Amino acid sequence: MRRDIFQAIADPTRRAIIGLIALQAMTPNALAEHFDTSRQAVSKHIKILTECELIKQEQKGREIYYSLELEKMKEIDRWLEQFRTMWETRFNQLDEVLSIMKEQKQ
Amino acid sequence: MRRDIFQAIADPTRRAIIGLIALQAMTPNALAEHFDTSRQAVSKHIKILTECELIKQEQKGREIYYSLELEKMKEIDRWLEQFRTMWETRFNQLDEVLSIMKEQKQ
DNA sequence: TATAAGCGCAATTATTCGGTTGCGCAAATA
DNA sequence: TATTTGCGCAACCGAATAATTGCGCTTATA
Repeated sequence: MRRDIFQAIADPTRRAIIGLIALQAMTPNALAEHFDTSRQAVSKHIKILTECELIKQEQKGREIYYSLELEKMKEIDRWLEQFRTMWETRFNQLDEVLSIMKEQKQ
Repeated sequence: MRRDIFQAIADPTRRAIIGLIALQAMTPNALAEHFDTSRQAVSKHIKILTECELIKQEQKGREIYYSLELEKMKEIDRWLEQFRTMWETRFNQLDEVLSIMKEQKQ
């Protein structure tokens, strides 16, 4: 079973969950109310997010509050870094200039 | 058929393809040599990447050179921005401090 | 104490995914 | 011109995915 952060954020519901618990810790039931789906479905998403360490939990009585492990989100940022370097150093625009120059030659 | 950029980068082979064609335009055959998979499998990935506009192509005779649509990668960056703001403003560390303070109270 | 609420886990199901195989077509090459 | 090469497309298959349903357990509440 592949379980990495990229697979975790592939699902739109999970991205929404991430967005919600980034702001405040929430219980599965509270989360489920935000979506047109069951608590069990939300719990399954939480399980996946937990398995790739994107989530931390705090038990309060019979309730479990889930919140985002922000540090883990940096993994996406680190992967993106190589491409950010490219668009920031305007490699893209350079490429376009080269294309135009090439066309003018022909 | 869901087809967004987050679903596109969920697959490790596709992320590798993205990394390769970010540096230089490549044909499906050239790409397939980098992986332990067939050209057809690579072509399927390319199709998916094309469908979410992550890739542009240039036909040269019977060969097709694929390269990255760098601009589209920014979409991931934009989604990540909300979380980057959080870890850059050290909300995370603040949260830890609060936890420690709470523990000390008890 | 009986009931309700919050939760995780397991079984089930329809759908999607990643891959292979087998075409057919157009461009390059012998 | 005959053959090879590069490619996309469609059919097929096993595995993974997302969701539902039905538990059982623990903690609140009446």
